[in-house]
Formats: sequence, structure tokens, C-alpha cells
Amino acid sequence: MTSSTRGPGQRAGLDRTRVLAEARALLDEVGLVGLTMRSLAARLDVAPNTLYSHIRDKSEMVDLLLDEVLADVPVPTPGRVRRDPVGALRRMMTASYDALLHHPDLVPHYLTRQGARGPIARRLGEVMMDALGHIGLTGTSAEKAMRVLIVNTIGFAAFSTEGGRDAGPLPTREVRASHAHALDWLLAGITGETG
Amino acid sequence: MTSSTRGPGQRAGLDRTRVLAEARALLDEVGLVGLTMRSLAARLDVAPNTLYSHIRDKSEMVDLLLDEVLADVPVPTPGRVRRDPVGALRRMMTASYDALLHHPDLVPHYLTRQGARGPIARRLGEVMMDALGHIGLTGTSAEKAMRVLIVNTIGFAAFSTEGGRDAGPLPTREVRASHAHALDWLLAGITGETG
DNA sequence: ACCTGAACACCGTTCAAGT
DNA sequence: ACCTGAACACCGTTCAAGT
Repeated sequence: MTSSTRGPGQRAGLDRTRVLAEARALLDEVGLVGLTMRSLAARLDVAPNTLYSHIRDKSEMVDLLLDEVLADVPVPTPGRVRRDPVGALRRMMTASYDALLHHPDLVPHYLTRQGARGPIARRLGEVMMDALGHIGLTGTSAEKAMRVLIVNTIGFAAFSTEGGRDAGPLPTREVRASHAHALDWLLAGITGETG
Repeated sequence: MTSSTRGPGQRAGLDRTRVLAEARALLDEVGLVGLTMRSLAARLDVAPNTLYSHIRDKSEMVDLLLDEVLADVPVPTPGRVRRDPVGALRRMMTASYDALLHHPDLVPHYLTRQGARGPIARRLGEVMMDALGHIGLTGTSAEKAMRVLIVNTIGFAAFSTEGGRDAGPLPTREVRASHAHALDWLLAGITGETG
């Protein structure tokens, strides 16, 4: 079951996407602590070092998983962003908060590692800059506003998930309300910036 | 040098405070990644398992270090808090931000673990609640405001120190400015809460 | 190109024993 | 009470070799 009889040279039918899909599944089951190169290899029924044929190292794998989480965040259309930029920002940040809550273990890494720097995260960043532009912010002040919103979201997501996957039914209502409240305060500050 | 010739039963003159002091020194030198039970034992010139005579496990040690970092935050006097509660909050959060920046590796743990729950952190929390009370907030709304301010500070500290101890001369000016700006927006929202 | 066996250089922690 | 040797159950990663 754990390691079949397969000699060197005999394929196991693995590819990069399969490895990543199984990594995500394993992450959901056992958390980041349980997601080791060796446990992932066991699940795929290959030797641990086989993974290095498909992935550079563990940190690359984690980075890819981080970006995938953000795929659950709906991207508003340019028209919608133009018509209601503040609402678009509010929805994006709330959806991001919810997406992050589904993967408590990963959250701290968004703040630590360059984290949200994969293609999906970059796309979200572009849309945010677009929305801020419609509010009247550009350049460094827009970047500052974006940082503020991102930190608020990731910070509260991390705060909501203390202790990883053991701390009760995920978003204690109070913390979720705090995130929404802080978001409003920040958006008020950001829009007031231009007046 | 690394391991002297000492038989079982022969004391090394260790105690809990000495262990913690040396752990903090080692942390400053090599970062959290380099702070292992074995490296700390080597520095103290004892066997690795000796540490368990003075500390329950590694997580307890990290928790104690987390709390120690906050000792650098000046606690305002009750009179000062009464006279200028908003200013007191601003100074406390800014000082906390700066203190956290001195220990980049530790920052994510303040959001992840119950983190800031040691005696020093609890004392700071009490003073914050006192200040919020003078502004006019009590109960759950005061707790919400406190959460918002704490998340903002820790979040930006984490954001300031991407990649731990390798990312340039610590606070990129822009991020530090963002923290100050967000702090003002949040304090404005908090004080507006009561009007 | 994909996979293996074997090994390297580590971890945190426990257990029994010594003084 | 404090410390040791030895061991357990792990890690991530590399290297040479096989098809």
C-alpha cells in the first residue's frame, strides 16, 4: 500500500499538476504540519525524492498552494469596478478574507513569504489598483492604500484562525465583524484622501 | 568546545532564566530558523535533552520569547492615558510596531499562536482597554477596537519584514508610513464610533 | 525524463540511568 | 534536581544509477 514494487525507470504516471492537486488535498486533510515531502510521496505511492522531478523544493510547492487559494476570489469586471470602485474593493477584500479562512495554516505565510506574488495574486492586485485609480489614487498613494487593505485582510484572517485548525468553528463572529468594521474605516480614510 | 566531558550528575550551572537569555541571544544572531533545541544546547555546552529540565518544550520557549519582545514598549502612566487616550494608543502601537521589527522572525507567531498572551502582553492590553474607556468605548466595542489596532500593528510588522531577516534594511519607509497612516484612519474610525 | 535506493545532515523529544 | 548517553521517529534534500 505505502510503497509498491517499482524499479528505477518504471513510471508512476505523475506530473506537476497531479502532484500539486494531491498536495492541496493532503493539506486540507492534515494541515500544513502534516504536509511533508515524505507524506505527500507516500500518498502518491512514490519514493520521497521522486517529487524533485516535478517540483524544485518544498518552498516552491507552498508558494504555488498559496496562490491557488486566491482562485476562489471573484474578480469583478472592469465595468463594475468603474461604476462602484469602493464596493468592488470591499467585495474583493471580504472574499479574500473568506478564502483565506478556508486554509488557516497557510495564512501566516501570506505575510511572511513574498506570499501573494503568484499570477492569481498579481491579477487581483491589478484590479485593486484599477479601482483605486477610479477613486482618484495613483502611484505611491495607491500602493499605500493597497497595502493597507491587504494587511487588514490577511491580518484578520490570521487573527481569526489562532492555533491553526484546532480553534473552534472557524470565524468567531466577533473577529469577522472586526474585519468588516476595520475595512469600512480604512475605505473611509482612503476615499477621504482625495477630497 | 562544543561538548565538554561532563558525566551524568555533574551540574552545568544552568537555570531557566539563563536558558531563556541565551535563547534570545541565539535568536538575534541566527534567527528563528537557527534557533533549535540542539543549537541552543550546543551554545550552552550541554546535551540537547538537558533543556527539558528547565523548559517544557520548544513551543513554551518561543512563547516566552514572544512576550519578552514586548518589554521594549513603554507603558504610559494612567494620568497620561486619561489626559490623551488617543495619543497614548498611537504611541503604544507605534512602539509595538518598532519593537516587533527588531525580531522579524517572530512576528508571524503573534498572529498564529495565541502569541501575545504572556504577562507583558496582557498588561499592554489592559492599558489599551483603559485608553479606549476614556474615549468612550467599553465591552465588546472596545474589544473590537483593540483587535483592530493590534492586527494593524502586527500585520504591518509582518509585512515590513518579508522573508525574515534578509530583506534589506528593515522598515522600508513606505511600509512604515502605511502603518502610521492606517493607524490614523483606524483611530479616526474608533473615535467617530462614539460621536 | 522519471523514478529508485541509499545516504547525509539534520530535527524535537523520551527514557533509563548516574550523582 | 540536574544532567548524560542512547535511541526513536521523524524531516528536506542530494547523489548515483536504472530504464
